[in-house]
Amino acid sequence: MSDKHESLERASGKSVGLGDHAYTVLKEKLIRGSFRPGEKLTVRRVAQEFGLSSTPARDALNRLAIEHALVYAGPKTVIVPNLTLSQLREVTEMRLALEGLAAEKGATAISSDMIPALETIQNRINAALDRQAYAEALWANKEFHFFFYERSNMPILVATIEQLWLRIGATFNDLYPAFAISRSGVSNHCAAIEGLRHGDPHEVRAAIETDIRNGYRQLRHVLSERFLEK
Amino acid sequence: MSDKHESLERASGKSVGLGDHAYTVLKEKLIRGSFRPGEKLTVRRVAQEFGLSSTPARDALNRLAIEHALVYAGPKTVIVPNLTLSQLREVTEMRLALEGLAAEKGATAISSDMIPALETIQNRINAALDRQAYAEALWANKEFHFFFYERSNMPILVATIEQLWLRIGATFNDLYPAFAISRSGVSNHCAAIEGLRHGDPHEVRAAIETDIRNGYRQLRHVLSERFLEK
DNA sequence: TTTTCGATTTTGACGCAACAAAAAAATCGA
DNA sequence: TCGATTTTTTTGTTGCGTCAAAATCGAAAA
Repeated sequence: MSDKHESLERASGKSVGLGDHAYTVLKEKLIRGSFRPGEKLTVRRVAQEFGLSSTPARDALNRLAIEHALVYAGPKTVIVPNLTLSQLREVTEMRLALEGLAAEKGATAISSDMIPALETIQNRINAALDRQAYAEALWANKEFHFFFYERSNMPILVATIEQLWLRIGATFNDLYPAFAISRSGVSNHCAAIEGLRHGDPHEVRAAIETDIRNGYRQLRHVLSERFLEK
Repeated sequence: MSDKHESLERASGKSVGLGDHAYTVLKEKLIRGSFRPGEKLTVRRVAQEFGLSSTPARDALNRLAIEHALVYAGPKTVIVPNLTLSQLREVTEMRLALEGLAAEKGATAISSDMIPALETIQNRINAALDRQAYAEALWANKEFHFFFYERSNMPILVATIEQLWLRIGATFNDLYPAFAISRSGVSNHCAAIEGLRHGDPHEVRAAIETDIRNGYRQLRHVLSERFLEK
């Protein structure tokens, strides 16, 4: 993945700077849920951790903040975002529109001989769930979704979707383990594969949309409970 | 508009830095088409132009590049983006999904007593077209669209749509004056207002979508001609 | 005339230090 | 013990010099 990222950078013409490494690592940690929502990240800490001076470290944090992978809590403090209910709802509606489109486009470009690869990913999700390795299940789940999206031949769309996942990533990882991932996602994924077999992009789109909606309902449930606690 | 931007910054907690002014001005110039696609922007030029040192100037350019308002042409050169046909198509499909959603949501929040304000904007578009002041017509056209979007109560969605407009802004401004804006957009806008009168968000959405599609066809036409020239 | 190669100039990235502002800690008073 | 206020520390931003790399221009060769 990081190599793909680099090649993307190169394609866009940007040479690899020192801070890019910090950016990549931080971004991956954010998606994987290595940071807790609300955690503060400072320039000097990043600089020391990666052995850089302040300029490239600040660049990395700035970039993440601009992409909303981090947010400003005060004039001088960037933290890992903590989604509100209304933000979660909004992101979900955008995901339905964007990922529905990407799934449908991607489905038209996926031939039947690529289905085994998808099933392999799904098996990894199931295995991870059995081991209660939720972080890994979430990661494989991302791979499953983007297997469709990345074949849509719409790089801008994929990048935009990735930004949405980045926004909700930390909260997602923080919330799900507590509640455990329901198996409802499994049947939606199977329905998507089934749609692929039928050569019906609409069916794939509907399955992915249902998957997003189901995930939303669970997340909303956990999130609203947590709000009540406070 | 710039005040609204500032308040947005403040709401998100970020204190105003020196480079923010350069960022805001550059961004507005980009949307208004003051730069030609392909034009190169350098750190030192921006620094001198705004009376800053290189660091905040570089920050401003970096931010614009991250938001894709500028793109990398080489490892050390950022330029005003020049859309390809496939990028235009992709952005259009995303606009249909996102702005369709925003228009529908916004329409449900617009009461009938706000229709006159919309008609005022439409009149400004017509007047600008009569005077062949295309840049101004384009600007008013943006206001018309975002009149709906901004009332959707979905700030993340609106920001994402704005980024898409920023991507195509320079090319848009560069292409349209040559061809003149067709009046087809006018009828679509009227249809949107009509939908508002009927209290039918779906009708509004359909009208906006048709407007986007019409604009796309014209832009594609001009753009493909220009490709042949080269 | 076109292309290729090399020298010159320009440019962005980075490190570092100084500064101002915000956050955190400690102190004091009730 | 709690809250407000002052002191201390931490932190982001900025300015500027340096350096390596890329872009540009020109000359020479095909």
